[in-house]
Amino acid sequence: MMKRQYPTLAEVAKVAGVSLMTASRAINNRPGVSPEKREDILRIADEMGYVANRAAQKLTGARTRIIGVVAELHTPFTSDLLLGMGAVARAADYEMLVYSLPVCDRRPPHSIIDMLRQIADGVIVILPYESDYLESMTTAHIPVVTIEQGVESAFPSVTADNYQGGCAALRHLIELGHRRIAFISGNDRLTSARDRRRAYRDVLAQARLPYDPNLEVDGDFLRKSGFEAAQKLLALSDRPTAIFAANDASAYGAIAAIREAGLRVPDDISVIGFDDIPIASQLHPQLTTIRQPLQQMARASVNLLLALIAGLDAPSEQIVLPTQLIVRESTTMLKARKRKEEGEKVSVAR
Amino acid sequence: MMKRQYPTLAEVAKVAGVSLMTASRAINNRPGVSPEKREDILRIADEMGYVANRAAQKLTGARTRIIGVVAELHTPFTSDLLLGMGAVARAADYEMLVYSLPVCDRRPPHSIIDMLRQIADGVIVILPYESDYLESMTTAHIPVVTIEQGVESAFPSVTADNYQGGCAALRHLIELGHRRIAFISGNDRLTSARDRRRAYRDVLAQARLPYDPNLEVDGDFLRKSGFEAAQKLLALSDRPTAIFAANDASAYGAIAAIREAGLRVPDDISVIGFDDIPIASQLHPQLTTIRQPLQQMARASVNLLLALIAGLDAPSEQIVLPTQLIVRESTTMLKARKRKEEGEKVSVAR
DNA sequence: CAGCCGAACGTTAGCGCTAACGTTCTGACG
DNA sequence: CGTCAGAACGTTAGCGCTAACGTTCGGCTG
Repeated sequence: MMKRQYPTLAEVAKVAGVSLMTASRAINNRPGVSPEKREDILRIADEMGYVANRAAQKLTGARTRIIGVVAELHTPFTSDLLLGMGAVARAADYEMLVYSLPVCDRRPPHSIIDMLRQIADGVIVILPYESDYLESMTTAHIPVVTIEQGVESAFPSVTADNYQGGCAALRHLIELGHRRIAFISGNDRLTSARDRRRAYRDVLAQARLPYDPNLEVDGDFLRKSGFEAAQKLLALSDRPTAIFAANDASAYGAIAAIREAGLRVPDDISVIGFDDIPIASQLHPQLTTIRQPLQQMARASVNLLLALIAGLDAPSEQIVLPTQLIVRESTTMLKARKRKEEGEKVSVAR
Repeated sequence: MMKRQYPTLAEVAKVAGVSLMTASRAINNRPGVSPEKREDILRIADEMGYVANRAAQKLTGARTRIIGVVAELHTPFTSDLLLGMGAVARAADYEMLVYSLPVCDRRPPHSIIDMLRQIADGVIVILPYESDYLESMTTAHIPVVTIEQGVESAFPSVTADNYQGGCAALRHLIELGHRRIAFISGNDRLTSARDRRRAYRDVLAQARLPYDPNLEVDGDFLRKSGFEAAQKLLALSDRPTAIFAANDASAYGAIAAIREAGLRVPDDISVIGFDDIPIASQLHPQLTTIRQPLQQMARASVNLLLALIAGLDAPSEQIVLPTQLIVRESTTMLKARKRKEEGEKVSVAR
């Protein structure tokens, strides 16, 4: 069934009246063919609907001009990243194929890289998790670039500066006069979550603000966890005037809880998120947040991979791209009255 | 660079002290090998870290146990569909590779299928758009299944019953006593959008309710368009008591506009969406909507493709899967007073 | 005008695998 | 005890392509 109907290079060559190698050279734009013959061959190949067989190309060790991507499709932004990466790849005359990693798959992606190795010229792994097993595949024998890995990645990697972003978020709140600032964390399995938490604590310390464990509530990046975390925070006798949520989804969860408690955002409590998801600029209130440099990450990762494929032995680079504070409606100056109260409390706390 | 280090079948065979074909048979679980030898070979292959080269397999015309998927990653649900499809494929010992189609790509996916054909055993195309060019590739010489295509698809296809879902949505509103029901459409380039619009008109006619062009506002499935459409509807002298939005995103947009106008959902206006996006059960108000049978679609499409790959010449099937009405908070009975008013108006209109 | 160089081609081998045949050997049966 | 089926293997020929090395031939040099 499904008999072959696509012509092979040999058939094209025969019709063009040249040898197989001449045809190969013409089609791959390599020297050693006279201009007229080259044009002839290309025309005939086109007429015959010739499509180079990438499986055969790969088998001979040549490039397939395909890059493989391993990603968890359900992670926020993954699709944005992929779209960006696809565009960059296509601009370089590469195609991109994505392997959708099942959520929380315990199977080492080793076997997936093994598969992609046979098809693609290089692989980009988008794994928000710090994966020990990734290290076990340094012998992949194919260029690999990771996105969002921990800094200790064994491969060249591209990542957003979560720490810097977290710092910017907290400083923004502090500049607005807030002193009692809560943090709703993300899933600490993720490097990004840990970096944001670290930023919270560090900036707090830098600003000589007291660290109150009650203000640091565990979440998991989901809306619901933000909601529940905020409920806990609101139940405190001495509740925060601002909340830094580790991502936008949990920020919106927190906002929902705050409103349900009869309070207003940002008048009673300021909320800042992280990510700048698309609806952050649409939902009310528009969310103040930290924007991830997705386009730059896409561009950088693909370009880095293409460089590796081209044989440029790029030193095991770690590209860290800056994030950006986007101020919208969900944060505001701490009211003078409140600030005074807070100020007193803080001094007492010291 | 990147010297080969993965063993080939020949190397495994040599170590096992058998011929290449015997090793091939053992590894592919084919008859003609004694049980002891088979076990031996498998053990050795495992020890040596043997990974079958799919490019070589494909070249000989054998199966690669890979299915290709062409999808627009940004279309809502695509990632859910892909996740489901991946799970089904993996259960059948198949891997899945996704080609992310650029949004609004004018380039015929012909070339993409040509590429996937060299890698995969079959292809699933998720295209919400009715694509004329798809027809031009009936000569793909590889099994193809489409999802969400128009019924006139040249390939076996799997689709949600958008028409039936739209009917259910409208009947729900009518049963709640609503008579003046508006429709916010989706992008009519999409088959699904057209089917939902058709359902709106048909059920209106069936219920002998008057059709008012003013109540049918064009949208494009985005939140913003729902917002603007609702504003238009609210500006009508005789505004609707219920709105059927062609998808959840625009339903939430409409709700935002209604609230901004100082009205409440569902007390003043009922709103029903379509899709049952994840946050529909989380955002306030929880949205009454029509759930798409994503898991079933994933399962059906993969199984259909696998059947085609297995050579079962499934008659060019069109599998249409039923949707499900999910009643939540955003719709409610028309108030008795209002119903009376509306009833009068309707009789006058006749 | 011999010699030689390089552009324009052609030929060969092989990438890793499988289908399709050979070959060998065991054992059952008349 | 010959024979013959069939299981258990081995051998050969590609799949479509490219790297590496031949071959041919026009033209330039001394």
